[in-house]
Amino acid sequence: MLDSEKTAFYLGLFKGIAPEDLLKVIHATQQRVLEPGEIYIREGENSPRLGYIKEGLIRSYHVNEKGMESTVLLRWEEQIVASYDSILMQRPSRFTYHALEKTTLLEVNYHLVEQQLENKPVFEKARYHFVLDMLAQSLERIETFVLLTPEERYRQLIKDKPDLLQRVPDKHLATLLGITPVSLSRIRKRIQSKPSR
Amino acid sequence: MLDSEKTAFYLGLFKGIAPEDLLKVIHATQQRVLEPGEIYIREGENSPRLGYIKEGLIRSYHVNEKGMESTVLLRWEEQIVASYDSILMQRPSRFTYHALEKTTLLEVNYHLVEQQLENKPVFEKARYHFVLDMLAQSLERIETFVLLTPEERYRQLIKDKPDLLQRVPDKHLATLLGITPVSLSRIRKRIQSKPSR
DNA sequence: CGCGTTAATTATCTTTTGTTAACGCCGCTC
DNA sequence: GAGCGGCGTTAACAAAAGATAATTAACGCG
Repeated sequence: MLDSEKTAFYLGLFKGIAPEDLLKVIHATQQRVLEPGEIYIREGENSPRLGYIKEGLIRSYHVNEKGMESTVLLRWEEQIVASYDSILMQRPSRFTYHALEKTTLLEVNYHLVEQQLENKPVFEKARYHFVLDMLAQSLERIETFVLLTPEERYRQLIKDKPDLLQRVPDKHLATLLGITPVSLSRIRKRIQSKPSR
Repeated sequence: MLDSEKTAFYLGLFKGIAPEDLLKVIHATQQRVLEPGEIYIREGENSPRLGYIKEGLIRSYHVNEKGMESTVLLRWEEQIVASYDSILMQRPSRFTYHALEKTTLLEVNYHLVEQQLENKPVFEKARYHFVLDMLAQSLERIETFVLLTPEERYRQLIKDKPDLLQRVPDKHLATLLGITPVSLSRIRKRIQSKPSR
């Protein structure tokens, strides 16, 4: 990969970063390609990986005691992916992260960046905005569960990010919405006959 | 209110704050008491209020186009309360915040603190940890919607914070869990006959 | 080509939830 | 103390979702 690409990425992330700091994190950054189905972070791992998705799709899921699998999160191009348990809470990941498509990442060890940029205002700001952005997304998702019915949640999903329909198997979208695949199939049928709104 | 109380609060929030900065924010801080039912932040307001709840309970709710009211959030003693729309996203609040009990707050204008502590590492760190904490809570709440049934969510609620049962009307707890009051009543009945787990 | 695998749909039945309305209880006011 | 309103419960019915299983279609592979 070209260093200019990494440079552009970090200049966006850390606006105002000092050149020498930029070099340090650039050299710690690697490009990585995940094949479809390949696991990125395994449940139980304490992974310091912080990835920026250039292309592709990562799914985070959890398997309960009955063996049922639930999709907790989807992340796609231009988004950051990391084990929140590990990065934010310093504990082993409760979820497995794997690629649904061939996925290209810029990957860096979070602890390394943290050390090298410790007490640098630029890093503090970037970190804050990164977490803030995730918080905004999380709060909106909570609202969809509190305020909307499953059908309305599905309608909103296909409105907000329609390409997911082609890229993610329905069964994963179903559990992401908190419903079963069978139920999602029925909702799709209902919507066909009544495409209102 | 005693200044020592404010001092303790901010020393906890901004570990390592400089004395002169501490004084500035202390003087900008006021104690405020809300009577039961009193509105703290109204929907549509762009409120810079940041409150630390010393005692009491605040509920944030939303009224949809059909006039149905949904509880989005509850905050209680030792927690921070603010309009996330306003503070974090710089937009008018989509929710109304009001006191369910007589509530005592330490209140400060967030923009003021922001100005006075701008570019101070201590403030950046505190702000990060504040948002991080909220993110952790949000992610856990999302998981309850994805991974648990309404009954399991209710069981978890009364396990994690049993005093809410006495302090908050059931109808508000119901919408907080994403279900109707009638349904919550049935869940309670089911649990009585089957207190397992 | 047939075989096994997987995903999506469909069917059937059960369980749960939503909706609406009624009822009793309690606290408040006049 | 009579009347009133809000709340939790219950009932009755409709709608939706869960559980399970069968069916179909698409696909890769030997």
